Amino acid sequence: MTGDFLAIGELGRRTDTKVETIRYYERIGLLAAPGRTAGNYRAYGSEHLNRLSFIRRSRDLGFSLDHVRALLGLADQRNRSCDAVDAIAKEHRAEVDRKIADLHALRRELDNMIDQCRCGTVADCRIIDALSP
Amino acid sequence: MTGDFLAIGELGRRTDTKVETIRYYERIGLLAAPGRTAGNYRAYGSEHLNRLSFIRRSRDLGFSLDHVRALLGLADQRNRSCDAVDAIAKEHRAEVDRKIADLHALRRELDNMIDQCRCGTVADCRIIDALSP
DNA sequence: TATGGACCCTGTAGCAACTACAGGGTCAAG
DNA sequence: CTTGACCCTGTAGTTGCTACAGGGTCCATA
Repeated sequence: MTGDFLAIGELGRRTDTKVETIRYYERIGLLAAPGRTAGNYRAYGSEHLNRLSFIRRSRDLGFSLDHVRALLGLADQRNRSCDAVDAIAKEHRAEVDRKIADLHALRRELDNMIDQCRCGTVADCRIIDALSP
Repeated sequence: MTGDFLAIGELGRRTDTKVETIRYYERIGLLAAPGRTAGNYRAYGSEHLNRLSFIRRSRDLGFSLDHVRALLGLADQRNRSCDAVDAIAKEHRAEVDRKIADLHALRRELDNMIDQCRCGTVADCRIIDALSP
């Protein structure tokens, strides 16, 4: 695997992606199947590197694979308005907000519970109490 | 299904749990298998109702099934110190804190990205830019 | 007594988004 | 010519359910 092409392991190192994950992305049609070498190794070019970097970055930002798929599709239609991109990002942000709110509420409840524990026996444990019906 | 016993559907209604979920909990050994009626229906008693309520409450607080399993085990040893219970709760709280922090960081990044979008064409979309390598 | 509908049974497959093998083939260095 | 790092396919596991398919049971009503 010399010259312009990358083996899957090298692509993985450059994008901080596990080899199995790359193959998985290919299987579900997120990353185009690359050409093969004589020995049937996948041979990736720079377009794959770019594409996978985009995917990884989107995933790091918490977008679902469905959202990533949509973003990739939109990114290719250079002349379109980017409203749809904006909409996906905002929808995602709203969901992140919901999750944060949920976790804050959860945290408050956990705090209440833990604060009341006097660490005696289980029989008079306030945490167990709080969980019991 | 009269008297002291509950059919699975009734147990589900009382604990706000889907029937399939109850059977799932039984399958993975989280909820003890109840007796059966002549017609092979599961017949739950009040101990199952209490147990499942405990499970649901723990799940609502975000404990993993493994944690719930541990908490159930501890809840039964009434004479033990409740340190282990406390430890599980605090570990869980720490994880919730981590998740909150992660989501806050994520939210900031999303905000930056979305704020820069001038909503022109995809070709000069800042969101796509931000995702691209 | 028959029948309809609500309920129950088991078993299996599906979801997200990977991850981890098993059991093999390829390639380059020493 | 062998060793070890890499690659291949295919399948099964993870978490916590959820959704069938294809049947059996129970009870009220006609």
